[in-house]
Amino acid sequence: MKPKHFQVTSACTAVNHILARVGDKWTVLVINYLGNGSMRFNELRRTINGISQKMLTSTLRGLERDGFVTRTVYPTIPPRVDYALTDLGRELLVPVRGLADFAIQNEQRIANARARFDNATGVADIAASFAEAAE
Amino acid sequence: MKPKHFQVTSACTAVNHILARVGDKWTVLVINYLGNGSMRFNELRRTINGISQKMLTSTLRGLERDGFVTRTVYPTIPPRVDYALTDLGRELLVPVRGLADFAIQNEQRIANARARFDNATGVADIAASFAEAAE
DNA sequence: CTGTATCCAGCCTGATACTG
DNA sequence: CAGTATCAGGCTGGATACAG
Repeated sequence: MKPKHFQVTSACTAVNHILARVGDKWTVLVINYLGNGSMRFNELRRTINGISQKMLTSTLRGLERDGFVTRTVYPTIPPRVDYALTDLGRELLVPVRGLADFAIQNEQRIANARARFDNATGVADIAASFAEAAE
Repeated sequence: MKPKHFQVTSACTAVNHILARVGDKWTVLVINYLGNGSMRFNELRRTINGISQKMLTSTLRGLERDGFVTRTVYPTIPPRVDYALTDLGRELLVPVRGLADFAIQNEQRIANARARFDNATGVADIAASFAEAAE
């Protein structure tokens, strides 16, 4: 579990790109909800709660561009557009959920670490008169 | 392959936070290199190639705050600071590498999808905006 | 309903300069 | 060596208005 780091070549670009995509504010939520089946635009909009039209549109565009979701337009009136995960999208769901599981399982440890850190740093002046050594 | 989406509660916050941390420009690189053993500040700086002092500092601070890395100062002259992964940090490495593997393995599929998409949409528009931006 | 077009505030990032 | 401070540019994300 030690010798090789990743190749610092095109692999890095690929990894970086995925990370950037997955790390943006809404992508994972969209992928996740779409994981339960196809959805219409406004359906997603309502479900995700808090996302703006613009962000939903651009998130979906990006996902579509990279081949993670499909966009199906029904030329009815009013128009109807369905979004669904591709196979690639469903595959992406796996490692993403791995990360999500990690986040959920370690939520407390991270919160603790953060509290400890914040406590140890800036508050030093105020907390000076109290024993902070615990731990 | 469909059962539950994640709870839309604090779990979302936790997931979002990890994703944001992992999705930023440098975190994963730092975590990854540190996965091979502890490193000094400038050692990381040289290795990561392209990162600015400021970004390395703030990335490390964030990682330290969340309990993913430790920071050890040796009060020598000149000063020496070692950074190393904590257990939590090493655990994070696992799902992150899962995502990285996905990225590497599907690099081509994504590139293809993107080419297809760009081709099918407005290449003219894109070309136009390039012409504009070019000067 | 499903988008596109604008405008704008805020954050992220990098370059540069300075400190202990 | 290992940072901190400051400043400017770009990009992100949100609100709003308009269109097919």
